[in-house]
Amino acid sequence: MKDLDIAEVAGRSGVPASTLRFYEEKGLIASIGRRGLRRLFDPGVLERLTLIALGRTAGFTLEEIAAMFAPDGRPRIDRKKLATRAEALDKTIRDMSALRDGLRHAAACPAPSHLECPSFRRLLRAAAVGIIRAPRKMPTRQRLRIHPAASRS
Amino acid sequence: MKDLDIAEVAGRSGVPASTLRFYEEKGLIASIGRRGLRRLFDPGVLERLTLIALGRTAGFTLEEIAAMFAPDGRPRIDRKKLATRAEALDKTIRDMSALRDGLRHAAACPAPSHLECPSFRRLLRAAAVGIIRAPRKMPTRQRLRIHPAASRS
DNA sequence: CTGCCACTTCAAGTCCAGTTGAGGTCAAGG
DNA sequence: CCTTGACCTCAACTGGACTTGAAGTGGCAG
Repeated sequence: MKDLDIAEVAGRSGVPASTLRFYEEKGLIASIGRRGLRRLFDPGVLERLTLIALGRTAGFTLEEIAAMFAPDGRPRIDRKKLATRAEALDKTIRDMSALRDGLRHAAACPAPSHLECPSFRRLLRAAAVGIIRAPRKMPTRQRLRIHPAASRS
Repeated sequence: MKDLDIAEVAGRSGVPASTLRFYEEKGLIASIGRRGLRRLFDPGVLERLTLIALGRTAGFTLEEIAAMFAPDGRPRIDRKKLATRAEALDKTIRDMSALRDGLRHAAACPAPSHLECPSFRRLLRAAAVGIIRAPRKMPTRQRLRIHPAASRS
């Protein structure tokens, strides 16, 4: 397969060129050469980017992800770390599921104020143990832009 | 119920005093007076903090959360926004579930390199459609400290 | 009455993951 | 040959959510 220049990688992966340069700087990906100034990448970089995206979704920092690639570039993954993260993910999933149900209920609930709705109060009580007590530093930055273009007001 | 000073609120909620001041500055909570310099809070602030934590877990920004409280301080919640967020949450949950399963498999898989494991490759392919193509701006910053250092009860 | 010390303010700093801007280069098309 | 424009570098900036540090204050135990 032919090498890809940065624009092609950006196009195929959806990852902006600025981010690709940033990732290279951080050692997350490597360009295989240049054509003029232009970086050239091995097509395998696309798989690598997928792995990076996966790692980010799992909650690893870029630094941790970088550490998961052996110097030869192949994923060298710490199984214990993976299992630990799977557990954390599982807890987050459970919290989020409860929350999703709570949101759905709140969206449909006819009580004048949510604070007067028993289901909502149940959610609050559950949250008080599960969430309040824990979060310190866990933003869960869900910037999942539902409408990527909408926000211009 | 007696009013709580900032240290009591911090103690009961697990939210650091600095964060409480920060939240007050942002209009997310309000102190009800002072004893000397010390802020005093209505005990209801604890419920409010739970609501805030909930909102953060759901992926709302502090600003969005602030907007969900009516000037009178009671939650005035936009049902459409809630439903939308529930959908987003649901998608995140689905993504994370697939990922959790993938992680569990990877942690147990005996293949020499994960890239050679068919299940892992399946996960990669799924991610390539679901994640790579989408993410732009959706970090999901799971700084879920697994061991929150167990603050006092 | 005095001193302690947990609180106060305000500004600045931190962290993560990028993005943006100014100024520069160079392969290719006309 | 010359222009074009997509790429290059490097530094600085962004945003969100806090945290930290210096300097000040005041309620309360002794």
